[in-house]
Amino acid sequence: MKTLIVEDDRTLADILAFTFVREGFEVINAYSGEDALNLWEDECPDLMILDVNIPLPDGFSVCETIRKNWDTPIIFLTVRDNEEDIIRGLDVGADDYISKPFSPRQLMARVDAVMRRSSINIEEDHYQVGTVFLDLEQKSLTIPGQDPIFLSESECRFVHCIMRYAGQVVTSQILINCIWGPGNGNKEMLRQLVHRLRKKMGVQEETQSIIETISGIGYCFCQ
Amino acid sequence: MKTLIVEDDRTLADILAFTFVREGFEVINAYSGEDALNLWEDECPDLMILDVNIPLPDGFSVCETIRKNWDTPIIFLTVRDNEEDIIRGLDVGADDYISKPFSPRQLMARVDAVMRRSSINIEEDHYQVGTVFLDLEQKSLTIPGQDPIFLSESECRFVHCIMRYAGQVVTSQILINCIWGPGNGNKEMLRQLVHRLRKKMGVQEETQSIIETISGIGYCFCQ
DNA sequence: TCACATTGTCACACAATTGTCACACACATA
DNA sequence: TATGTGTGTGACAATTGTGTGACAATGTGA
Repeated sequence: MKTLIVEDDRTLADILAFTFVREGFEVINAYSGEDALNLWEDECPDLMILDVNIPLPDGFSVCETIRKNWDTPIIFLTVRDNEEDIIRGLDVGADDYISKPFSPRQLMARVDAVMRRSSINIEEDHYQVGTVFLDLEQKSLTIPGQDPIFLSESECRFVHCIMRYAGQVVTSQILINCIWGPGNGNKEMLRQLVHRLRKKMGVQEETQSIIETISGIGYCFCQ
Repeated sequence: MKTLIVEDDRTLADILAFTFVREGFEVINAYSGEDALNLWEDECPDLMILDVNIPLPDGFSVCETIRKNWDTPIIFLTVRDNEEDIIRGLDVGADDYISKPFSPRQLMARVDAVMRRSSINIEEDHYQVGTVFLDLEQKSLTIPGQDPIFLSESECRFVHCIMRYAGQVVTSQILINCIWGPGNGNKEMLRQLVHRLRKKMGVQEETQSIIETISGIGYCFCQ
């Protein structure tokens, strides 16, 4: 998956690039509207992250120009709570927006949602990170070179949740809410679920370490 | 959000309280400097509105005393255009001032601005200085080119505190109060926390020197 | 009814985190 | 040189968090 990041603030551009690379995206950086349009033509990215405030053609114009010929997803970056920008951005064809400052998790959640809505993406009932494949309909998890692992309902929710944020930590509280709904689970139940899932996944070192524990915080899906 | 209002004129104090309550703040009233200092210790407010002209220790002394151990935002109330007061107020560590008389809207605008500048702002779930990135939710510290470092609760509070004042020295006392709360930590614990954190951050020179010791005063976050 | 999978709960072992102590070293001062 | 202060470092114990096995309750299908 190829992402074009259009951001003239180099520091923020670095952070963005870092976040996407960590998620397994290929990243191209543009630092002005002109750059963006040229690179768009040359590279044909699958997704664009576009700051409104960039030099030369501003974000809105860039978005408008591209939308004439493409329907690739575009996510806008705006300063917090600037409603005018948000409305205008969506108006010129952006798929979503995110207000600065934002956390990497917030950003990836938006990317996820946009990719899911767009046709680029795999169907809703599949999930793939690296070579690991989760089938939400069959509730099966496939790791190359192994037989598929069939998951129970709650195990499936757990895997789904950590796969969505692959490479990032997901807090225990978020997981509990995702699996059992707010106020219905607890840490003890989560601990047991992870234990049973790891057991099911087998003793292989590589497989075991897919679910990493981050002490005091939560769990993390590692490629 | 808890606000301590220090104002001996009961009428004005009531108006202030009303304004804050209407905005969803919890309000505590103090009518003298002594009151203010006691309530400060007991209630740990998130914000203080402080009239200069209050009995017993005056506003300046109160502010000075509190600033020795806390970095919670303080807004001064002064009579109109008394520049001496304003300068002296900011000098003893106030974050902003507002001249009497003022409109509730003016006041809340100042409060908003001060809260935004300080990290009390609850919505802020991450912090960025240069290329260093702190995720408060994941409790992770990311330096480009390195794996994220996962922090414990107290380590996270420490990093949060020094990152807020990046480039400035933060005194040991302020750090201790930020990390363990009033009367719960000591310099020995702080020293050990820094030691463990540096160890966790690895042997890389660049990474190590992010936390600089300022002998006899405290610590400083360097780019 | 029985076998079986799934789930919630408990008890216990082990690991991570934290508070405390002891000691080494650098530096300033008399 | 001797002394005191501030800091870095390692070791230890107490506390807290996590992994694991066992058991019972529930639901499902044969």
